[in-house]
Amino acid sequence: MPDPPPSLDPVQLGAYFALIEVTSLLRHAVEQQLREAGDLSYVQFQLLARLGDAPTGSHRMTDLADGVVYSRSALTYQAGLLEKAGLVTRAQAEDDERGTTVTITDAGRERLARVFPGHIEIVQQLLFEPLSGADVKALAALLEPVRDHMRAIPPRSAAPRRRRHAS
Amino acid sequence: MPDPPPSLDPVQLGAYFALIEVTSLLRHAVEQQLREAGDLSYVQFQLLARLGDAPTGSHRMTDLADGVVYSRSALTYQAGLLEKAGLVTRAQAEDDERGTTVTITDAGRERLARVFPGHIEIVQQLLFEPLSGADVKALAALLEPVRDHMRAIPPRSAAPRRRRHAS
DNA sequence: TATTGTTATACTCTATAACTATA
DNA sequence: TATAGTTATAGAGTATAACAATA
Repeated sequence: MPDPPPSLDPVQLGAYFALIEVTSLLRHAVEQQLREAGDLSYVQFQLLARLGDAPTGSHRMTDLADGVVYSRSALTYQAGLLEKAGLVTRAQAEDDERGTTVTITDAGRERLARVFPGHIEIVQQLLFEPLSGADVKALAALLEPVRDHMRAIPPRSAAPRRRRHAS
Repeated sequence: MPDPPPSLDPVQLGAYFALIEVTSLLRHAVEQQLREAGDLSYVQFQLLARLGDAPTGSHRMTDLADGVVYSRSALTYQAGLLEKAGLVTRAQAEDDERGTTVTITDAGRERLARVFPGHIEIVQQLLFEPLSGADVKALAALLEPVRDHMRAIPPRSAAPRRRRHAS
């Protein structure tokens, strides 16, 4: 067998294209709402939401970076913006002197609260309106395993031929 | 009823988050592959693919812009890059003196062909590997109506609190 | 030595508004 | 007037590599 089949069947193509377009349109609408309602980019919202979800309201930089897929420097940049806006604080981690702990502030939670209703409204209208309860369940059941698979398979270097540190 | 319910149930949240993360990871992997294999951004690939699909290999600028959601100027920028790289040509439309027709070149088709196998391989491995044939069918059946709904509902101005049809 | 995080830098991409030309 | 497309501009965001400090 010559490795993986070099094509997608029509059904796969349909699913793939629909997935791409649905997410693209949804993302676009959400970004607009977040910007208008709370002057937040999507990434900033994700960071705030992640902090807001945490029991302590805090995360290490590395944890945040892992969750958002970005480079460290991109996270530093965004954390800097959020800090300047008073939505988070940064402090040295207690257990590891190298680390930085990011914590959401009251203003951050407030901002999150201000933005959330509109966010949910859009997701509800755009994504879920045409789906029945059973549909939503089915969608989650389909996508959650895919997500787990994606998280597991490529540690972060889904590169076909990359190899680091050849020392 | 106070308009739309201000929350998502746990199943909806699961579906929403999985959708976002799956697409984000997939997109990231695909972008990397396109860049490495053919020095193309995702947008550029989309444009080329759209032109390659067209019977004539051509599209009007406006048609391309509509499909890629972007602003006109962003499209002009990308078309300029593709033209500079010799992957497309731009010429005045025949029927409408205002219009510009973009056409994919042989080099453009070649580039597309060079990039496609790796693209498909990634989608196959990341998205479809954990899904059965029936799953894929179900996924398409769920997402395609959502896509149609999204295309139809908000003409492009999903304003946060505007209520349309107040007539 | 490896890891955490920051900084400097360069680059890509996008949107807005002003502008030209045609319908 | 409205539409098609371009241009100028300005801003947001990202990645890379070099760096400092701690493990």
